[in-house]
Amino acid sequence: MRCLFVQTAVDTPLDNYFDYRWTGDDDAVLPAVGQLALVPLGKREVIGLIVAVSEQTEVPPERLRDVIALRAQIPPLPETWMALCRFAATYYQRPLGEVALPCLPKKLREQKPLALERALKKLAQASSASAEPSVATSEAPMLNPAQQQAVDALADANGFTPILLHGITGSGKTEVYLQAAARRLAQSPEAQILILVPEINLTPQLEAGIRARFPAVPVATLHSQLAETERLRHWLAAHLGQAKIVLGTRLAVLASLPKLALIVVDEEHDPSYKQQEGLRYSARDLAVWRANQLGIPVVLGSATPSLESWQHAQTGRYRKIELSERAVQDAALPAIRLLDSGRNQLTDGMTAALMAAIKARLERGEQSLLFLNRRGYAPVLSCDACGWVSNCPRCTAFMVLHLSERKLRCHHCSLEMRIPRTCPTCGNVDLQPLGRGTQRVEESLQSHFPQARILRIDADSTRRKGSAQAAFEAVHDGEVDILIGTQMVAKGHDFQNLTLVGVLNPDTALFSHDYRASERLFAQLMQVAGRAGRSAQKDGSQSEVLIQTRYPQHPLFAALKAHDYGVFAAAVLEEREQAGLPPFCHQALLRAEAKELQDALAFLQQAAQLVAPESVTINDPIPMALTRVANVCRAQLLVESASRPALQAFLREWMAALRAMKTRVRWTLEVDPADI
DNA sequence: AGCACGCCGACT
DNA sequence: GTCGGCGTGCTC
Repeated sequence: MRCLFVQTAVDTPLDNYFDYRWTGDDDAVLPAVGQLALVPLGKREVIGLIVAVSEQTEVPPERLRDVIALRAQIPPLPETWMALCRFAATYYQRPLGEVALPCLPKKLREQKPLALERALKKLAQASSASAEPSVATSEAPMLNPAQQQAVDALADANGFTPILLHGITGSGKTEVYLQAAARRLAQSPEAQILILVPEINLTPQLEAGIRARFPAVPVATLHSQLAETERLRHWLAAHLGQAKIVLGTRLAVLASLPKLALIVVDEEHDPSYKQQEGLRYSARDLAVWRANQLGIPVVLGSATPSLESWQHAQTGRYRKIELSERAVQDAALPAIRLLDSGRNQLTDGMTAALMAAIKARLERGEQSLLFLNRRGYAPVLSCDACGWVSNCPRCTAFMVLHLSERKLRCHHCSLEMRIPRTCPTCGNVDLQPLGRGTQRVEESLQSHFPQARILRIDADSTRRKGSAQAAFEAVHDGEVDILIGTQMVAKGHDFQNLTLVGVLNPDTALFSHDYRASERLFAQLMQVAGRAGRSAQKDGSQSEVLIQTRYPQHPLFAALKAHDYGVFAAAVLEEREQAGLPPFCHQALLRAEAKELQDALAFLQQAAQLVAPESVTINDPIPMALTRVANVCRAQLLVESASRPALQAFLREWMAALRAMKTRVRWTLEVDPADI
């Protein structure tokens, strides 16, 4: 009998490994690095990831416990995947176990390997049933020179090749992805391609396109809405190398892909690549790291790249390829017009010009899309007589009026209450909704255009599973004349008969305290503008985008009108450089939560004194913009540095000191925060 | 994080 | 007299 010791990472916030004894008498089953093992941890039994196997241990024998079982049914996680997790753990300052184990499907981490064995059986059947995968590219359309250049660069790449593919909606980025994937698969039948998309449910077209183009290639999808059994099966297909194309959302970047040969990040600027809870990673950044580690090409596609990626392209770190024409025949860019909502009279929040444009579309049997990034009926209910407003009792925010449900609802803590009939402070019976959300616009449109078929798409109208899909289909099928929606409508879908896009009120994002708000607004407007005019109209008329704003002279709109992302990016990058903001500096944010704001601030004050900064600036603690949510007060402390290594070195020391500090304040550290 | 143990308030 | 609140302590 042999006695070995395994060192495992388990999913706890503890920053240490746990050692166990292995006393198997069967030499056919031996623990190995990368294998999963069921181990006892306190009163629980959990899955650990073996990070080392050795014949000795530092742990005193009386504390050691035995491994319960090895998950020898599947091959060990590859070393490249372990390295990815180690990098993410170090970079985002979390223990390895907290990074690595949540990447695995829940059903793989159960005490009984029943689900695992079932899934493996099913995969074995599927792979023996399917014929040798062949790569069909027969129906692939011709590429224009820029597309061809991108495909060649990706397919012939030898080593790490990051490519920023800059192309407007309809410029044929998807075709580049598909043909590059086809070439890579043709070169090496073993190869795996990872394709990341922001939200799989809102972009079913890419998945359909992939399956149609590669009917014989095994495709696996990975996203958060997958049922657990299915997720296990898809994850295993990727881990076993059976799935050649893996299409997924941000979490897919952390999948085990032993034969990874190409990574695609579609809409690379999209904020949903940033995980906003748990390990706050950027899937785009990890994708680039992974490509670098493996020495493979990665393509970042966008019409409005993130300023980080754009800057890398400027300095030559990334190769930039421009797709400057719409690949669709005869397609024209929509004309963008600004409507001054300060000077023009508004009726129900709309200018006469916008109303007339909608009316013209209705008469021609064409579709219109109105974009308003605010759901509900009105953002506030107020009393003219005494100045009462519908504040949320638990948050520093207004309760939003949802007239159709006869409710006031807080969008931050989900508190709901009945709409008061009279003012709670003065008894006034005439309470007024202030401002407008999508529900109110829907109501106004219905009264102005009673014969029109109007559909609202926002988080409220699509609560039920599959209802978003159904709504988009109704628009495609021509069952809708006017579509009104929040940012949900900006993504992915191109509507052939849509010739008007109206943007109702983008102004709040122009002067936000968050310096990234204008970058996001530009991307959003460019994206929503892309919904119009993808194909030329029968009568030769051009599609148009009408933007209502009080600040038509704002430089953002000039760049938008010219469809010129480069001009916008250059201006913003210069501002950022002057102000020493990202991408010219690197940031981390320490957030604290407490019942009393003072406690959170005091904790941060103390935290700021813990470690002497070197080439790092520690700012003053400040309350967050939304100070109180669900009766918890939040404050934050920003640290920045021009040097990433200096920031990383500081953070490592700081984390150790913070962990040693005993406090009742809840805190989290976020590296490269997305919103400030 | 879980999950225990441990000592003070409103209920069968 | 018990059920249960969350404070603090530990997990190879």
